Parts: sequence; structure tokens; C-alpha cells
Amino acid sequence: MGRTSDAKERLMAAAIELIWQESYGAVTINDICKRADVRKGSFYYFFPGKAELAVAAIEEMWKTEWKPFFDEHLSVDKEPGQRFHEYFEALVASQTRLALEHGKVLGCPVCSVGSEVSTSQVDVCGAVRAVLAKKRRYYESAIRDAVAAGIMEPCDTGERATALFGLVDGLVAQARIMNDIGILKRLPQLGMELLQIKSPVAL
Amino acid sequence: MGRTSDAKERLMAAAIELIWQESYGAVTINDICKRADVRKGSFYYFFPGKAELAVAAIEEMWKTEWKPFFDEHLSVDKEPGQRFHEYFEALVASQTRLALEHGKVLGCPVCSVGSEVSTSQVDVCGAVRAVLAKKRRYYESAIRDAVAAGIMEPCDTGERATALFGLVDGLVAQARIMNDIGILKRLPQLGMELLQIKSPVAL
DNA sequence: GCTTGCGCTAACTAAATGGTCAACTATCAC
DNA sequence: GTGATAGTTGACCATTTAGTTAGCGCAAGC
Repeated sequence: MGRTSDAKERLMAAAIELIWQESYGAVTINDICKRADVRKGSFYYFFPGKAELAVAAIEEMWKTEWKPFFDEHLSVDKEPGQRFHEYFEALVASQTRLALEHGKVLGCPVCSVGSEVSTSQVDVCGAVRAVLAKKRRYYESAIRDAVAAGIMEPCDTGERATALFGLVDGLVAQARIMNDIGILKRLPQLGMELLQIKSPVAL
Repeated sequence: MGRTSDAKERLMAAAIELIWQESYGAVTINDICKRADVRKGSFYYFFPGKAELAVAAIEEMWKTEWKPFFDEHLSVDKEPGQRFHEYFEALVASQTRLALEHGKVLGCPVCSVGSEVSTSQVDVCGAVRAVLAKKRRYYESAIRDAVAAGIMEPCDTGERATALFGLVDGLVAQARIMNDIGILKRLPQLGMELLQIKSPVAL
């Protein structure tokens, strides 16, 4: 019954693309519609407004892109020592590839948008916080595993996860701001250092 | 000759306030004029547009607020070991005070704006990068002093400064996004740990 | 093959935005 | 005082923005 379409998906993809390349505030509904090749009437047929689209897009990206990235590169399947190191390198590689594609360092859209809208835009911020909390839980779980494996000193795993989060996303944000991918070069070493993992791959 | 006024200063102060509380993109020229109690005609008498006002405001804030903060809390006058620790604590205290005043964690406006406008708004980004570069130079100089004093292992001081920068501003950004000042609680310890300063105040 | 209803569209409105301008005013130097 | 000049103002314009609506078209189910 009724016709079918992928306009909703196109809108979400266009929104993430544009917001990542520019910022949440700089992107208008008209911009998103143009990029997605969707008329404004259709936009409002699917979403009440930009905020709701952003929330849907962020949740979609988590499911289809970011969660798989963690599951692959921070996989429980890998040796606890290698795990973080490989994740760091995958992160740097991913940012490098994006930078080559777009001609500028893009950083992490969740963090950029989060910092931009945290003091207003309650609903968008909710979606951002949910994703960041999940990301942090991946870190904490991996840290617990490393401690259990005896390659990390026992510690407050929650606090360690917060610290790692700060360092990683701090460096990524810095790379975006300075448009300098070189800032991420030493992320793997610095990350391992912060975790103080006793392993041959650490240094 | 001619009448005098502090409208220009009021505009810059209003711009920083609003951008800090919201974001660069969310604040309009009308908003800034209202807050500064200045008519739009006067705005354009002093500035060609929002970007130029932002640049002027950032440069002004560096001179009157941020540089003095570094000169006081990261002072060469202090013992190299204490120096960073006191700076970290002053930073946390400053964010805590702001959070109490405004009812929400505000973070660092330079980093927030930088991440927001880095891929567009070339001129604003230039001002942001200049401030961040100065901030980084304060870090690097203090690290060099610590190495010279023998309380830090010899290292690539530039890289260490970048890492510290990442951690500090990463945690500050996280605190803003999550609106949780608690994230900054352990910043002093984590910072000292990253620097690996051998000193009684370190732990 | 026709009905049902999901999806689509162009044209529209109202409000807000950035930006301009000619006329006005306060102040200082003389 | 008075003239030169820095600063001020409100009214105005063009454009862009978010958001609406009446009606059209396409595809599945019967």
C-alpha cells in the first residue's frame, strides 16, 4: 500500500555529511534537502524539524558505522594488549582517509556537535550523550579485560575510561581545529602510555 | 574630537558571553546587539560582520583574561613541580565557578568555537589557532623548565605539550558536553601522570 | 482496474536575518 | 561658540529561513 522511498535515509545521510563537514548551526534544512535531492515538503513529512533529523541521523550512524567500528577494532576477540593499540591505529587511519577525501581533517562529529549544542538543543544533546556513553562503556570494558588479563595495574576503570576518552577525543578535536592530521600521529603511543599497559606492543 | 563610547567593548564582551553560552552559529548579530544595548547601525560602524567581531573579541579575551591566567597560574616564578599542579587546579576551579554562575558547564570557548568553525569561517579559525598556539607554547615552555630542573625525563617537549593539550581540553570539552563538572575532578592527577613529573606533589 | 494511502511537490506565508543609509548628536580642540 | 568628527539611530531593503498546504502520482492489495 502506497509508494516506497529511501528519502528518509537520504536525508539522514545528507545531514550527517553536511554537519560533519561544517557544523550543526551552519547547516540549514534547505541545504540538507538540496544535498539529499528531496523537496522541503517531504522533509517535513518525515521529520518535525532539524533537531529530530539530527537525532535520528546520529542514532543511525551509531548502529551502521560507529558500533561496527568498535566491534571490529576493539574486539573482545583480540588479545587485550593488542586491542587498544589496533583501535588507536584504526582511528588514526580512519581520520587520515577522511582527511584525504575531503581535503581537511573532519574529527568526530559527535564531539563537535556535542560541544556546539550542549548548552541549548536538549534533544540533540541527548542523542550525543547516549552515543558518548556507549563509546565510553566500550573503553571501560576493554580496560577491565586488560586488568583481568594482568597487563594493566588494577585501577578505577571508570575514571581510566574517562581519561582515555579525554585524551583521544581531545587530540582528534585538536587535529580538526588545527587541520593537522600530524597531531594524531602519536596517538597510539600516548594512548598506551596513559593506560600503562605492560606489553611488548606498548612501546 | 568627536564623541566617545565603549560600545565597541560592550559588543565584544557580549559576543564572547553569548558564544560561550551557546555557540558561534547560534548567536546572531541581533542577539549580540541586544545584549550589548547597541543598535545595529552602530554594530556595522565598528565591525564589518560577525566574523570580524568574533576575531576581535577572541584577541581581546586573550589579552585581558587568558594570558593573565597563564601568567599567574603557570608562572615561571613557581617551582617547576608545583607549577602544573597549581595550573590544573586553577583551571578546574575556574570551570567550577563558571558552572555555578551559569547553571551549566561552559568549557573552553576557543576550543568549542574552533571545532565548530574550523572547516569554514577561515578568519575566525585563524584567531582561534593563534590563541591555541600561544597556549601550547606556555605548556611547552613549562615542560622544558621541568626537564631542565631534572624532575621530568628528557622528551620531545613539543609532542608532550600536544599530548597535554589534548588531555586537558579533551576533558574540558567532555565536561561541557556531558554538563558534568565531575569529569574534571581528577584532571590534576591525570595531568601530572601524563607529564610523569617526579615530585611529591605529583601523587 | 480500481481503491487506498503513502509519498511527493510547487507554491505559498511569516518571520528573522544580514546589511544599508541619510540624518542626527554629543564631544573635543581651538 | 563653533566646527570638525566620532559615534548613534531608526527606518528601510533584500534575502534567507522555517514551516504549511492543497493537491498530485505511484505502487501494492483486493
